[in-house]
Amino acid sequence: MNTQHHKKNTTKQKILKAATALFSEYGYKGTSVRKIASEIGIKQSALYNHFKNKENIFLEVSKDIFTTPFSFDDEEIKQNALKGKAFISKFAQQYKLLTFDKNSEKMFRLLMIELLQNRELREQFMSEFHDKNVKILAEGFFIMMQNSLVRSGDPMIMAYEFISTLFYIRLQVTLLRFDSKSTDMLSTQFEKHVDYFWESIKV
Amino acid sequence: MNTQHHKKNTTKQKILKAATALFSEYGYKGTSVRKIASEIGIKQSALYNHFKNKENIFLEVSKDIFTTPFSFDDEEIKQNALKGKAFISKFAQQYKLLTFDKNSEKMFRLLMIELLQNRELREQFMSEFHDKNVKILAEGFFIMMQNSLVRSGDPMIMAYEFISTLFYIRLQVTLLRFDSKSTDMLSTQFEKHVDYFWESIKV
DNA sequence: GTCTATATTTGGATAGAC
DNA sequence: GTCTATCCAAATATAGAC
Repeated sequence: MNTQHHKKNTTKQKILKAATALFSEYGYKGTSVRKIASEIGIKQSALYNHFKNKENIFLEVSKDIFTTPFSFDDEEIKQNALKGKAFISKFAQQYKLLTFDKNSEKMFRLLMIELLQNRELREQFMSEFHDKNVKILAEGFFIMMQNSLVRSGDPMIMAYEFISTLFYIRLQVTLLRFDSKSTDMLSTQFEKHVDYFWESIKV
Repeated sequence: MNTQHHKKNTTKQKILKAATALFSEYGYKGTSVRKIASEIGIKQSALYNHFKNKENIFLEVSKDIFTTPFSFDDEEIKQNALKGKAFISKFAQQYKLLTFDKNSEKMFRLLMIELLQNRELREQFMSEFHDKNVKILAEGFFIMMQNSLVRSGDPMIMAYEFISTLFYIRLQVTLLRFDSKSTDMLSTQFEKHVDYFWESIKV
C-alpha cells in the first residue's frame, strides 16, 4: 500500500510544507528561496532539483487555497433546506471549522496577502469563494421560500447578506490569530450571526 | 496666504503622490525607491534629501489611510437615528462614496495589501475601521429600539451585521476596479443592502 | 537640491564536483 | 540529490561634486 497521495515525507513535500508556512506569513516577495531551503536543512541550490523556480513553488502551494474539505451537492441542499435554520446553521458551522482549521487558516492568510498582487487569485476568489457559496445558499433560501419557511424576497440578496458576514468574521478571526490575540469575543460570533439571521428571515 | 496645508507642489509632495500610487498598486516590497523617483523625474538618491528612508515615505503615505472625510458626532447620531431608515441609508451612502472615491480607494487598496504584513495597520483596522463604525451604528440602533422603530435585540450584533456587508461590498468593488472590470452588478448593492436590512429590522 | 559614483546587501538562478 | 562556488540583477543607502 504505497499509493497514498498525501504526506510522503519526500524532500519535495518538505519544501512545500515550509514554503506554505513562509508564504502565508510573509507573502511571496517576503519569502526567499534561501529561507525555504534553510527551514528544511538544505542549501538553496538544492531546491532547483525539485522545482523549476520560485514561482512554481508558489503555484503548487497556492493550488490548495480553494480546495475546500467540504461542499454541498444539489441533493444535500434540497434535503437540508427543508430543515430551515439547520441548513444555515450547518453552513456556518462548516465555515467556522475552516476558519479555525490550521491548514485552511494558512491558505486563507495567503489568499488575503496575495489577493491584490495576483489577478488569478482575485478571479478565483470571486468564483470559488463568492459565487459558489452564494449559489448554494441562494438555492437553499429559494427552497425555503417555496415552503414558506422564510419570508419571500430575492434569494440572491439573502445569500449575499449571509455570506458577507461570515467572511467578515473569518477575516477578523484570522487577523487576531495572526497576532496571537484572543478570539474569545468572536468565538460565538458565527452562532450569533446564525441566530440573528434566522430571526430576521423566518416567517 | 501661503499657509494652505495641501498640495503645495513641492518635490516632497510629488514624492508622496507617486509613492501613494505605487504602494497602493504594488505594495511596500513591490515598490522600489528608484521607481518612485523615476516617476517624478528625479534620481533615486535625491529622494533622501526629503525622506530619511523608504520606510518613512511609507509611514507618511499610510497616515492618510484612516483619515476619513466624514464622521458622525453624537448629536448627529441622535438626530438621525430618529429618522430610522434614513440613518442607515445615509451611513451606507457615505460608505459608498468612500468606496468609489479615487483617493479613498487607493488607501483602501493599500490597507488590504499590507494588512497581513503590518501589525499596526491591523490594529488600526480593528479600531478605526471596525470598532468605530460599530459604535456609531450600535448607538443609532439603540435609539431606534428605544423609540420602537426597529425590533429589539442586541444593537451591537445588529451593527456588526450591517457593517460586515458594507465591508464585503467594498472589497468586491475594489477588486473589480483593480482589474478595470465593470462594477455594474454591484453598483446598487449598497442600496439593496439598506433595503434588505431595513426590512429585516423594522417593526 | 540634484547629480554621478559607489558601497553593500540580498535574492534568484546555474555549473560542476561528489 | 546535495553541495560549494559563482554569476547576475536589483535594491537601499551614502559620499561628495556641482
